[in-house]
Amino acid sequence: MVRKTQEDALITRERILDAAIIQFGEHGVSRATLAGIAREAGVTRGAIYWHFKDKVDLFAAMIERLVERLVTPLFFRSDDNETWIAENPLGFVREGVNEFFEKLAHDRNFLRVFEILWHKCEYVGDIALLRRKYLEEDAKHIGVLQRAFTLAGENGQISANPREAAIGLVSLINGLIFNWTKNRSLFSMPEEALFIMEIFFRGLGAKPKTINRAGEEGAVYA
Amino acid sequence: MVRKTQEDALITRERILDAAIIQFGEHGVSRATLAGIAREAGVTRGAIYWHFKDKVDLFAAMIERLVERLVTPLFFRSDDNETWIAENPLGFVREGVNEFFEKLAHDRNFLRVFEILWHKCEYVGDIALLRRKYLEEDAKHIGVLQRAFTLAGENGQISANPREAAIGLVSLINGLIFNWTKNRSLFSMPEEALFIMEIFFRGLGAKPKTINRAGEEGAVYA
DNA sequence: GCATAAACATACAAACGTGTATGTATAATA
DNA sequence: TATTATACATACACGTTTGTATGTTTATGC
Repeated sequence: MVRKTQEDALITRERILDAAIIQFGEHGVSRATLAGIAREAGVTRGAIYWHFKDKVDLFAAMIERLVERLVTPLFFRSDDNETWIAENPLGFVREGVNEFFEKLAHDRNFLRVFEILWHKCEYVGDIALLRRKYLEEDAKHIGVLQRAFTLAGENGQISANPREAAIGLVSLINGLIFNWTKNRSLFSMPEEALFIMEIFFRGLGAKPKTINRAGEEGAVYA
Repeated sequence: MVRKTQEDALITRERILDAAIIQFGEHGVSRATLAGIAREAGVTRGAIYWHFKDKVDLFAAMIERLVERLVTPLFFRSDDNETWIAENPLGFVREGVNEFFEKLAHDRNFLRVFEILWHKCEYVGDIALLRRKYLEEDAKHIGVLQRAFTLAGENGQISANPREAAIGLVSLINGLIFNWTKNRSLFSMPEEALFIMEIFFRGLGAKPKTINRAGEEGAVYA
């Protein structure tokens, strides 16, 4: 069986990507072999070399799929993104964190990729170069948060340095993801993670969300 | 030159460990070769196989050196550790964070190891097993923090759930370390990192530290 | 309907790293 | 001072992975 329709070829490509996620997760990116990925996908190495230049290219494609499916939609959620940020910047941020944790907890494929990126990948050589490109996008994301926090400060929603607020927010999120992917029994995602985030929001001078531990009305603190 | 004194042998061992840190940092743990480490240390692979079972054993020794030189002294700082925790638990925690960031920023060898652990290592197979053992110690450290926060709550120093406070604290620290080792121009260590930590402490309901951005008296917020 | 190129499968050579076996000179020990 | 085990250096064989070259079949454009 050869020369499938270009529709089938795309399916093959997706299956290779899914297989790569599994193999990367099992053996780590560097020790995962193209032969193993091919076996996992039910094809031969020839198919992989047809769709991708090499393992790094395959890895890059995996990340691209994650970014365009998860990260980008998080920062640019709708057409009225800007008005949302302008009117309720703190709500925009809170809701974004919420969505993110929600997807992370419920989408197994996202979770697998995050586990790879955090615990099963060595950022050296070509892969380090790859990450350097994403550093610029990271800066953009922090810029969006910083702008939101600036507006939130002018709004009276918070009282804190916007830059440090933004860096602190992404750091706390990163740390929570790291610890949770490292040991999922440490705390629950998204429930406890969100309560911990609220500690930080309180530190920004924000009013507490009006939910308590039972999901009823009331303050989250105390 | 062979059969050195056992004092020299220990020196050789240390040089191999230092060389391993450099090679792990340059090529990543999995792609770093024992031949390269040997070259870096000015010995041959024979020396490495004499002092260590294999690469994983070498890696484990590197971590052990870090733990006993940095991590453990941080949680058990002095003989009156317990009275310190009992009398001023929040101060104990704050000071610990301070020391940690200080060492991370100024000790190049510590920094190198952290960069390896965070960005140049795949936690799979034997190395994953190795980390599982440290999960228990992680739990102990979180336990220490949780106990301190419990006392701080009874003290009136903070008002927050001790468990979530502890997990949040280590998560924020981890996230800051991650982001800073990933891109050191993002913020300054320890200065800005400590300001960001203060956001979290304020979220716990703590009174602000009486330093401002210029190091003078005054609140840190606003 | 035919030529062409897409979409893979198969085969091959070459490099690389690891583990172990063996060699060796000297510090420690008695 | 003779012996032994230490602290390495050297040599060898082995498996493993990668990149590429070539083969093969069929969808697709003309």
